[in-house]
Amino acid sequence: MGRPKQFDPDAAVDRAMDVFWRKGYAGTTPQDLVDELGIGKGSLYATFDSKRALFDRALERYREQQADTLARIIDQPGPVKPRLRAALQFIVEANAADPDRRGCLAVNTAAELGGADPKATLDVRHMFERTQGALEAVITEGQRTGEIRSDIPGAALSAYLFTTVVGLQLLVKTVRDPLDLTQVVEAAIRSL
Amino acid sequence: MGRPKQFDPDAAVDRAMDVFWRKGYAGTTPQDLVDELGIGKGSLYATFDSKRALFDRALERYREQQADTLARIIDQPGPVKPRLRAALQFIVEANAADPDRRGCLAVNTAAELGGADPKATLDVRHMFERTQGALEAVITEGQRTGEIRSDIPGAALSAYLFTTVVGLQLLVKTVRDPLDLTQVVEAAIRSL
DNA sequence: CATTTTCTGTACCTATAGTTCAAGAAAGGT
DNA sequence: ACCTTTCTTGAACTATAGGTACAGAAAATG
Repeated sequence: MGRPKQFDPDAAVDRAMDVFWRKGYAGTTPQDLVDELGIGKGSLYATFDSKRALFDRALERYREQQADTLARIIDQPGPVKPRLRAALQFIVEANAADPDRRGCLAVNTAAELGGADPKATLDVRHMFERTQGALEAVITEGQRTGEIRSDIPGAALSAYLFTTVVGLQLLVKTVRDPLDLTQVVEAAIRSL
Repeated sequence: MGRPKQFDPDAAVDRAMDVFWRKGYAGTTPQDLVDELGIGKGSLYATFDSKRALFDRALERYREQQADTLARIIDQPGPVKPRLRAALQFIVEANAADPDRRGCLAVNTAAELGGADPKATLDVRHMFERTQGALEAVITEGQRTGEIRSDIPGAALSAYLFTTVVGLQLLVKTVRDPLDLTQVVEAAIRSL
């Protein structure tokens, strides 16, 4: 009943995610959102309530999307190290191909709101824990098969590898050429 | 001649640095600065021209300050690994003690402005290169004395270690307890 | 169709961002 | 003592942030 929406809210969240990703939370204005989503301010606020609520949805959307992407690379058959290498190298190459060098929305949000905004801090923490968990599964698998060193506990090793992942996501934004970070990926894999 | 300044501009930059550090660039308002610096808006703009110019000065101030801090820890006599461990552990403990979890201003700025703002990107890049260079000096020293593995080139190894440093600076902002990252520090040192 | 419901665009609103300016205050020069 | 210079405070200003309130328009239901 009633008039149906003229736009797809989920698609709008996708576009909003992109804006926040490029400009950060504080750096994004309602006008930016109106321009990029292609809907009126009325619809924007009627549908999403507030800039912050939309940001929260965008962050959640990012979580779903990234979980997929990472899982698809990491959950392959075959030896463990190449799978991990592919995951890290994907970060490097995706950002080398991105003229905006957006990095990772979760990492950017951690930097901007972490420590200051409890809700955002928690959301990002959960995303981080999820990713680190995925790495840990692969690493302990590698430790069982002997592909990965066992003198460091799997939990510590995956926390360490995840720290590298986060560092990479940050560094792609400032480095002259993201592909230079390939040597970091190699070093990280070799040290496992 | 003329009326002398009633405040110390350098001290004001210090306080501004602190505000930007806590709130980010876009998240800091002129009013925030007025409140924290304890000077009028007129003086603020007469002395520093613009919010952005003040931010640039704050970032430069941060560079000097951090370079000192890191160098002091790392340029000690004695075996190499403990010195590197102390440097990483310092990051963890400093943030564990900071109720605001500010992390690192350079890292925060990289996340917020990296890729989008050329000047800020360059400034941060230079800071990063400097720190990475300091790490490299210590690592190649360790490789000469045999304390550190030589199967990975010093440049790659220090780029890798620096990536870990950056990751740590980010993660301290979201993790439940920064001290949990001590295991990451240990793993990083052991993998050298 | 008439009705009801929900949507949409536009105008509007208040507070603040980011900056400038006018008028006065504190020092040195003469 | 006065003049000049440089500083200070605080009001003022324009544009935008972030959001609300309407006045229709469009679709589903009966």
